[in-house]
Amino acid sequence: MKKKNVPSLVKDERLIKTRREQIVKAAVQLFNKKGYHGTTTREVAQASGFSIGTLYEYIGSKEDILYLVCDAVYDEVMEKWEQLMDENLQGLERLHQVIYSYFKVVDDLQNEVLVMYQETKSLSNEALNYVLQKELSMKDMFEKEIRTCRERGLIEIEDREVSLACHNILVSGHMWTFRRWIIQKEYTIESYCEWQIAQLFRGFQAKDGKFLHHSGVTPAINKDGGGNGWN
Amino acid sequence: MKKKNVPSLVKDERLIKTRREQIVKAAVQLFNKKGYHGTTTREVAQASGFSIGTLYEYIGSKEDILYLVCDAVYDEVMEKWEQLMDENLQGLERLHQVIYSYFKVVDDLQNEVLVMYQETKSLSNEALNYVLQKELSMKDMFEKEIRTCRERGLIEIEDREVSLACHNILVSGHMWTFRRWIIQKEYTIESYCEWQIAQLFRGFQAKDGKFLHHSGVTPAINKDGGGNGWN
Amino acid sequence: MKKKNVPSLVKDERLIKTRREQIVKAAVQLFNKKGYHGTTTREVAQASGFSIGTLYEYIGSKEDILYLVCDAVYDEVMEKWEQLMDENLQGLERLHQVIYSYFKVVDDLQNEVLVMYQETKSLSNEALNYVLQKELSMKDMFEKEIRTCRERGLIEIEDREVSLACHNILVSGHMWTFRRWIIQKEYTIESYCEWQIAQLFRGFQAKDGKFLHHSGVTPAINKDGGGNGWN
Amino acid sequence: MKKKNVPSLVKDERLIKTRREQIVKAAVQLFNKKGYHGTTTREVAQASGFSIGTLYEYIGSKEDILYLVCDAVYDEVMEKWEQLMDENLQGLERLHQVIYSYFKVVDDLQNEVLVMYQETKSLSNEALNYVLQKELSMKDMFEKEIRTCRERGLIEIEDREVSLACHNILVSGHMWTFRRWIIQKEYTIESYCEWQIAQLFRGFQAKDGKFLHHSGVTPAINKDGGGNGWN
DNA sequence: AATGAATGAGGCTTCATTCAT
DNA sequence: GATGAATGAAGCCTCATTCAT
Repeated sequence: MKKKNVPSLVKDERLIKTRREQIVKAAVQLFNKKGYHGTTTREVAQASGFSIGTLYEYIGSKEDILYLVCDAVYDEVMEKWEQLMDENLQGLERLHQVIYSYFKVVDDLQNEVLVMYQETKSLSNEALNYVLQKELSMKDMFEKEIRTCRERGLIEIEDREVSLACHNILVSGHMWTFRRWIIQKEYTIESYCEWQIAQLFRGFQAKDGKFLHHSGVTPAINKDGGGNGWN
Repeated sequence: MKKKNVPSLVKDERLIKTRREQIVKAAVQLFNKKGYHGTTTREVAQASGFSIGTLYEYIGSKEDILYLVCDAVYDEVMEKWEQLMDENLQGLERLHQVIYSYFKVVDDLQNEVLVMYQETKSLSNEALNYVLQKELSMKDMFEKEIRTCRERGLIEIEDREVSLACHNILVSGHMWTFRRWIIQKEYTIESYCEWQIAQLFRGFQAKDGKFLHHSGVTPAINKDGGGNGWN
Repeated sequence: MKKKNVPSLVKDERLIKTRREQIVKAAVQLFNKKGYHGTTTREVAQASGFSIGTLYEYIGSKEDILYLVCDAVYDEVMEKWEQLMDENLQGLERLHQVIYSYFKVVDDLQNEVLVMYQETKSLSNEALNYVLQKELSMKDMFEKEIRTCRERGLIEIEDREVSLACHNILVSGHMWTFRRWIIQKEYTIESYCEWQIAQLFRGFQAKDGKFLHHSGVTPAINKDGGGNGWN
Repeated sequence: MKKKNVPSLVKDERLIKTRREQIVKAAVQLFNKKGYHGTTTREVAQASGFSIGTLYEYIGSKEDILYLVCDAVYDEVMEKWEQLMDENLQGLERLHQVIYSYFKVVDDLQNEVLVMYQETKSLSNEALNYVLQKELSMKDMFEKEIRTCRERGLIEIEDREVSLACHNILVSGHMWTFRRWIIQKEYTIESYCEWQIAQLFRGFQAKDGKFLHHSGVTPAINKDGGGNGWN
């Protein structure tokens, strides 16, 4: 599934990059507030800081804006995610960190993720497939981690359960955005991470108790001591 | 949060009900295929079997159609759900059934649920709040069940975890529709129910092993394996 | 080559006919003055006496307007032409009348013919082919007449010359419109008919002198006696 | 009617000439394929081998391009025509050659002539008048030839017929391009010249039979049939 | 002289909604 | 109550032209 080609009348690749970043940034704001369909190309142009004519020098159609957003969001998620990863961790600690970091990135890029999440369906087939492919590649990352833990006996789930577990992790991240109208009233991002990861880990039958429950009992994801230090 | 008033120029309440059912049925099909924004009122009228003029005798605006759909879907979900419930069950068996039935209803009303799920955000404030309220009332149903089990010591989760657990159940149901592009390739509805409920129950630290794994398989964690017969 | 289908959202065929006549009439005026490309759909709608929305209830695209014009012009030409024909004439008198009537109709429908003539090339392939087909069918009408005269020995041109002769007749008619900027300063429609037909007939080597020169000498296209009676 | 001034920001007249030749050449190709209105200035610039900015260094507006094309085409037609003329010929032979050469030039510059012919109407008043003036000057050339023959008794048409005869010659040339969709299927340029000139000459009542029919054929009307060798 | 990014007026078309029949 | 023709605001996109580099 190759990246879709978004046509541009401008030759300077550097400029294309800059302008498209402006476009994506503006579009995320607007799509968040008014949705993709509720946002006009003129608004995107204006919010991007240039004219409608200029906007169309960098895209071929309105849908391209949505595609650029989705594409950029995935890349940004991946990039920030990698920054948060500590490659020295292993085992369940690593699994924990993978998930925790993912949640944190989602929280950081809430608006972006939400847009991508809610508007993806408005993409045409070609672009949609590409975006779904990216989604799957994220799932694969989790799957690799899960399988590693599973092979080492650190978690205990059936083989056929693995894929589902990965979906659950991903969706748990998305939930933080698409149910934010209620869930962010009930939890902070930190408490959400703790409880959600606890439920996930118990669901995986993780063999190390420190991730299975709330810090208040045996502090796992906890500010003070406890011997774990992710936050 | 009161039901939003959808204006109609027609007096006969019976007729209004019939026509609106037609509208909702047609709209679900269309919204599924083309999305709310991609569907025109003309199309809805035609698919409903009457003219555009008549359509507007039973609604006040296009948004009302979406509202009617969302409203109807919740009601239909509740109705079908109740039909599946066996009031004689208790404890974890009841909890299991509540979730399982919910998943089955979602599967049955896939298109409806998906539309409601994806297009809800296009509702205006008043209607949106009403719909979100309904969503919360569903969560409350789960919460009641969860708390009952918890009080009886059948599951062991922190008080502050309860709400999250309910969200997870709800979202697990929605997942079956909004990730169906991938998840329904990997699982049948029955296998999905089994594995998903197993992960949830383990996440709740349910005290009865028989729900924690796939019934047909040699229990990895489960000791007894007593026959349960939901599937 | 079938008539191209022009989509309409309106069901009443009678109304479609009326409205399209309005559209064609308005479009001819506008296209004459400003050309097809220089005319906006809004202008056509306004000149037709209804809104832009209504215009699009009767056509699918701007090009359809041009197509409707071309189609209607041919029909109108044929209709008026037939009205002018006296079926009792024979031989060269008939040939003369066919051409003369054709010129008169072209003069009568000058604007229409000119538009069709100048803007045809803007039609897309399907419509263009249809229109060219109609043009050919007009040529065929002349060809039939020419061949009849030729077989009877009334004119004397080579077989391979016949087709060219027909093109010349047709183009002589068109000329009256597309060179009107100069030719209508030099000739009245009547004098044009006389001289042009005279040159054509001599070109055909017609065997009857009375059509070969100007009426001022031996009145040819003349109301009264003189022995010829076409008008 | 003076040549319209086409503004240029460039001083070097030599360069202006070169660049404009490039522009005209590119524009003819494009206008032929897509029409004047269907061609963008960007396309003209690109096909000319330079940037849009540079294009506007040599013209003032898009219309100037069309004007340059029309102007150049006339000049090119005249130039090539003169090259084909044999100043030693006289009488009907000269008239024949004038027409024949004209037809051949039109055939040679088909695309150019067609563009000029079809798009002229898109010129604004000033430029249009200039172009029409050029058209008239071509007509005058024919008129001079016709009158010479007429005075010498070589052809026999009324005084008032002369102008029409010239129009017919001119239009016969244009026909070869604007009806090429059908006429070039039926005739080669050579056969077209022969038959068309034969019909014209008979129309003029030319006194020399050798031009009145196809040379290769047994004269139907012609008595002597002496070999003429233009083709 | 050459470049090409920026501009924005304006074109075509759609579609939710109204209202006379 | 039902119909469907009429409306026009508003959206997407193009492209001739300018101007800073």
